[in-house]
Amino acid sequence: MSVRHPRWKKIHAVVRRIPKGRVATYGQVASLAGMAGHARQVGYALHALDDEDAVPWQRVVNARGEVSPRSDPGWDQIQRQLLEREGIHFDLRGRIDLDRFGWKHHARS
DNA sequence: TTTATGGCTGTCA
DNA sequence: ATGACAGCCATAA
Repeated sequence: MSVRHPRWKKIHAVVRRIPKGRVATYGQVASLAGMAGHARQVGYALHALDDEDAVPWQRVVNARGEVSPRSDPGWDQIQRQLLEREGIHFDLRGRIDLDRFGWKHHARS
């Protein structure tokens, strides 16, 4: 309760409603947050979120379906472990099948 | 106020 | 399929 109307808070809310066992892309989160096209800010927002926000930032991946190489090396592995622990499967290249684990409003087959 | 950064995305070779 | 370049814009100093 310090800032006034940060867009990040909206982003945190969107990320927070990502279902477990599902991943969303930065672009998708941005779109749901009302900032379609500002995917970059989404990643930055997740980088600056508070630990008490309980935001499953790990469920947010880039458009390629893989974790992004953030500033602090090592967290990319942690993110991968967290996702695997939620039931998300990575391929041999460390990529996720967005067609299956991607958070979509419209299930298929 | 301006400047610099950045967990991205889309297009081109 | 991957690798490289430019663009967009919010937040922090």
